[in-house]
Amino acid sequence: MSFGETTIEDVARLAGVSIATVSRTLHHPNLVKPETRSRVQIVVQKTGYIQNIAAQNLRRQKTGMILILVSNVRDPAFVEFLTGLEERATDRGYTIVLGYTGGSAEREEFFTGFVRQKRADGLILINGNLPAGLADYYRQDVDTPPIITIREKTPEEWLTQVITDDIAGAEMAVEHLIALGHSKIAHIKGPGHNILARERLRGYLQALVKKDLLTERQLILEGDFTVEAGRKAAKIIDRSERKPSAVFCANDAMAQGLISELDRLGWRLPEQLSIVGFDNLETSAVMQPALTSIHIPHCEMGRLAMDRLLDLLDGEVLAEPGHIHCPFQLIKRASSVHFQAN
Amino acid sequence: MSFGETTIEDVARLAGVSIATVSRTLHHPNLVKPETRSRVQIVVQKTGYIQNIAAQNLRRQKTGMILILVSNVRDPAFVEFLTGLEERATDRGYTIVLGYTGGSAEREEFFTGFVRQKRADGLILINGNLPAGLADYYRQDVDTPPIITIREKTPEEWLTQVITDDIAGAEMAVEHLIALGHSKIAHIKGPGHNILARERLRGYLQALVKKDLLTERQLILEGDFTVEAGRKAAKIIDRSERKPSAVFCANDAMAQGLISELDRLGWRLPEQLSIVGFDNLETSAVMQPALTSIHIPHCEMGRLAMDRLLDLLDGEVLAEPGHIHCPFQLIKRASSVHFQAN
DNA sequence: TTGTACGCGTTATCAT
DNA sequence: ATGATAACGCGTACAA
Repeated sequence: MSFGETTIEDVARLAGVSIATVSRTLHHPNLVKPETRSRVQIVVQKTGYIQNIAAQNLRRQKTGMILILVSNVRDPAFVEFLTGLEERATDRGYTIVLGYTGGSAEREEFFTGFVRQKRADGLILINGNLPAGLADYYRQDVDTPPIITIREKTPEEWLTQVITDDIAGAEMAVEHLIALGHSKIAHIKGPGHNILARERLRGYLQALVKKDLLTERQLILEGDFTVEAGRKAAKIIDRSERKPSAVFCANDAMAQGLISELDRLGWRLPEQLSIVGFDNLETSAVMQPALTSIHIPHCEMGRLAMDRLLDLLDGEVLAEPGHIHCPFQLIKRASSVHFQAN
Repeated sequence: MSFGETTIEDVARLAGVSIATVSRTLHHPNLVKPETRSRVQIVVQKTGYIQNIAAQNLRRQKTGMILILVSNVRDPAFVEFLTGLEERATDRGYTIVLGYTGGSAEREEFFTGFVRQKRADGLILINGNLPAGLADYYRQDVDTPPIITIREKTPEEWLTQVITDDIAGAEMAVEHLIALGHSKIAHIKGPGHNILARERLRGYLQALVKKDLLTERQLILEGDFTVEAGRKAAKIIDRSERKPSAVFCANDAMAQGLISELDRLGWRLPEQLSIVGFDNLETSAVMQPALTSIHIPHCEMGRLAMDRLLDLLDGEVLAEPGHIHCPFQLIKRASSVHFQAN
């Protein structure tokens, strides 16, 4: 039937009106006499007329696209962010275009161009820092597309960021262990260059200091957020003389490695060691024992970020500008239990 | 410096040429006298002129966008597909827009409209079937954007599909176990409605038939591709009287659940049970024992799909049209060993 | 080798 | 309530 090539002009001719009236019927129906309005609508129906987006974009000077710039799609949190981002974007009539840089300078360059060409109305930065080219652009130009960062705290303070308080989160995790009666609480760190890892370490230390437990020499192990790092830590703990009764891991992946390896080494968990992670990955709930963790509402963060961005685009005056803080939550599961002397 | 609002007309004026010459310098430099060409280029530099994509799109009748339609972003294979898709798309100057339906009819409708509006030049379908609206559209209309399906075999035979031979893959997995001396080989099935699950079951049966091992009553367990299903199967096997010496799992997730639960039940692996999975997830390599599996080159499949799609768009004549078959591969790891009588 | 001028399909302003 | 018409910014056929 339709050829997909009907233009507003065709509709106008067939309905015996001007193209202006057609456009009005479509966008401001109340300005059109009901009679003519329905005449137009019928023709639209019959012809299967569909507006040409490119022309609309040209006219309106916007694209209806939001660029999601991400440097690592393998990050388990990514798809969770994405779920929330997508949900709100689609609901509000925007579409997501994906910019995957993989940390490559060439790709960062490409997407910098993308933004400069205004091929997206706005920009969300997920993991990885703002590419140099983009930073330049935002510094030099006015009238740049709004940009919001999720999770990754960057030094660029002018950026609106959706964040959680990782210090407080880590503190809560450790306080939970202390409340269970533990006093020898080890920590497996994340990579030193990562700001989240540093904050979690800080929260761990703060919690100990508050209860005056830092006087005991606590075991602090190196790690890099990988499962393998958790395994390594397990071996060290297994050979250690002053064994901790609990461990706070800087993320769930390492906690999973820890559990798996200790299990292999014949430990009884959680009796011999209480474990708390951070992130609350989906897979953590099905571990043996199920992992106690700090839940970060990734999906909700995606929603918040997209909503704020679109509010900006839709020209709404912001109630409260600045960073958006997201609540975390302690999820208690089987891996953390009361201290039991051996 | 630049205001981001320089148009081709500004450049033309400043360079003392016509807009046609500016356009030519940008797209067909060889048609312009070197002297004027460089004059234009300098002005472009100075003004920071950037072409307006919307106008280009309108003129060229294309968008430079490829829609990835996916119903489940949590599928571990998704990000692997995505990596390959993104790589080739960006390399060839296209950008990916993400259509996440989550199986919701409303969203499918939305993206159907998206395609009809020709907001993307082409379409790649990842998991989930072709939405009804789109199927209608492709049936009725001519001049529809090209579409390619990855992995999910749909009944719509006119679709170009990037696939693997799951029957042969499963067969190879089971033959591997047979070659190791196993004769009692159990199978954990995927969900019955899933075509991939059915093919893997079929491959399993074929391999047994070939060696005349189907005469023995083999243990075939229900499953649904989840870790939990693997755990359940472990409990059944643990209680079973005629225990198999090997298991072929319809996917890695179930194999992981199986291993984890058997380990908890005190089994020694792989001595007491050889296990082979399917998919070769990243996490399978770090299991204890590391999981033998059929490797599906998801990333490569993404590349192939995108390349074929863009070939279509760029109007290249296809060497060989039709489905694209992808090679699988048996990855031997510690979880499968020679049969040992107890 | 370069310039003129039309068309891509809309939306919105101004008349009527 | 409706219709002309001017942008929106670009690419290219055609003329020079």
